[in-house]
Amino acid sequence: MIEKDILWHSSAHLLAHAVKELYPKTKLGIGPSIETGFYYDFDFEHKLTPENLNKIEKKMAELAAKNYPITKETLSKKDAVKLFKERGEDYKVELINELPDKEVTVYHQDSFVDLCRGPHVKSTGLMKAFKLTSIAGAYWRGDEKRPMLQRIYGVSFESKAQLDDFLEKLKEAAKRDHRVLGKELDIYSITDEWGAGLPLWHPNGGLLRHVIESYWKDLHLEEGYSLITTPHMAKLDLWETSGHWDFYRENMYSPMEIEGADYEIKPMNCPGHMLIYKSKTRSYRDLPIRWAELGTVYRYERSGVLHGLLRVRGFTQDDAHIFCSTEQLNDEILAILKLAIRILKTFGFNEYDIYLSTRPKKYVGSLDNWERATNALKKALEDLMLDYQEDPGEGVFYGPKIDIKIKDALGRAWQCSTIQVDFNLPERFEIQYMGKDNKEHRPIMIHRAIMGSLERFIGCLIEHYAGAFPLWLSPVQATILPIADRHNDYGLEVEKQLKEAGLRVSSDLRSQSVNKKIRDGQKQKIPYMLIIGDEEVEKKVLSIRDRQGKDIRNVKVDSLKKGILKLVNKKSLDLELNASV
RNA sequence: GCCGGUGUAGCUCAAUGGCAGAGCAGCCGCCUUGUAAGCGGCAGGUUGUAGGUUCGACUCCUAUCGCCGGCUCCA
Repeated sequence: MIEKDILWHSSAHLLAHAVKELYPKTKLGIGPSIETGFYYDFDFEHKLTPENLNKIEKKMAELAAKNYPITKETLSKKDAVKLFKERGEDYKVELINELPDKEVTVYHQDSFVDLCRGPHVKSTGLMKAFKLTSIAGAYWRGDEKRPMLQRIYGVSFESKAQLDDFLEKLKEAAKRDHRVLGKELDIYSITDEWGAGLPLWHPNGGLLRHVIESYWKDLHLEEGYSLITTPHMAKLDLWETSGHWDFYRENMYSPMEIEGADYEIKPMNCPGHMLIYKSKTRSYRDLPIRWAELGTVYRYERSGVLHGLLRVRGFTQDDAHIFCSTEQLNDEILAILKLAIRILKTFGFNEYDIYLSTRPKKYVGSLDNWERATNALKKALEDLMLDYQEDPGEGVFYGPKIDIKIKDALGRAWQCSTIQVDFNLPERFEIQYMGKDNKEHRPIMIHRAIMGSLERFIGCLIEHYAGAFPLWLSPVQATILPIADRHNDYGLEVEKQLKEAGLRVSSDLRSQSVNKKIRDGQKQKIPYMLIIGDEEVEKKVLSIRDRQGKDIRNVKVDSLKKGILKLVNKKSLDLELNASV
């Protein structure tokens, strides 16, 4: 079997080959393999249309069928520049000139030639099944200021069956899309009437948030945090002090004037926390201070980047700031990371990517502090034996950070958790504490969010579970389905009993067939459907069908109640009721 | 913001320059049902918005807004 990325990379060449055959004036950009296929960037004379894709696909098939051998050639940089200049490939020339080596390699197939490190499949005939999936604009070398090229995405496989399988999986993944499920499950909506990127939370979404927020608050109180609240807007002066007005303005909304003073809607919660810190003299005995806030912030996001709940303009961060001494830094970071992993695990996220971002070129704070903080982050990751990737120079100017990213249904990664050491704000706000030595010291500040934002986190949750939330999170945990109208009274009685136990229960009293009611309950992904007919009324029991299709008969209301409560209380991720039920 | 696509009923989609339609959901009625759709009826629309072309526009053109896929940027 051919390695996927080699096959895909060769397919990108085949795509470029076909494009050059059909549109000889096209200039080539780059064409790598990616996680889910390949792409190639082109500078076309004309706009591409989806119909062009069919034509290109056909040409690719034709070229593949000819089974041209793919051959490698090593050229001096000079010769390579000459070769691509003659062919009018300005972008390739630019790339060659920037390569550090004296020699470069090119690959040939028929008349087509491309600058490339390789490796490639031996001949074009090895690419048997491919599909060009989409067209998109992409800036040359990812730079907004440079020309926009037209990018063609595709996938390819060694057989038609594999391709079909892949396309089928894509279709399945699309069904998990939180924007589709968010509507179907009546969780949230985003409407132009209110504004782009500003979600409205419907009752089911409101309930989800309530459960998550309660869990989060209780857990933070247990873990030594205090809960604080800061308002949605603050004077512009404050954002000047914090530096946001200088460094973050392009993400902030325009100020509004109130009685002669300018106010800003907050894009961050930190300045408020700084002011609370400054509200009185702090002692070393107070440290570490851990303040948490479910703080709603508003950031200007360019219209093209908005994406359901995963990228919005107003969102609630599960924010917290820790003020500590240098000596406490290691322990605090370790505790935060532990808490983050614990919370993610509770929600069923066991797979994520962790990044450690280190000092960038532009930075504030002393090298000493940077090193200490970076080591503290690293040590915490190692203590917990977490796999991570280092992103050198990718830290924020004010400190190093750990980011945790969760993937959506289509494999796109979204940053949720972030742990950032901040050397900047303590300076700017001149915060301090009195040390044991009776001298003033500047605390270290850690900024952290674990779910990141409730919006994004819930979006990820919806996709992770394809809408079938764990019992403890399900907006409706059980629904009562009487078979005929004469069973309604008993149904309502059961509903009342379960509700009294604190469970979220509904009843479907419509004069509908039980099949219909089950179908609807199933579509709403309600964990348990409680079916009541003559037998159940008579014996004062229930028949339980869980959403996985499992059927248990003759269950007493009381034991069901206990069984569900037990699962809810331990935030179980599965629906298996205890055997005694 | 940029490139491309797209916008018809709450949802999914028809109608290609000539009377805006279907299924589901909703409402009303009948049926009284045993583990994924019982039957019938009713109602539902300034075709995203604003202009324009035309005897006539859902359909063609312009602008604008939203949405979708990318790019850049980010929790």
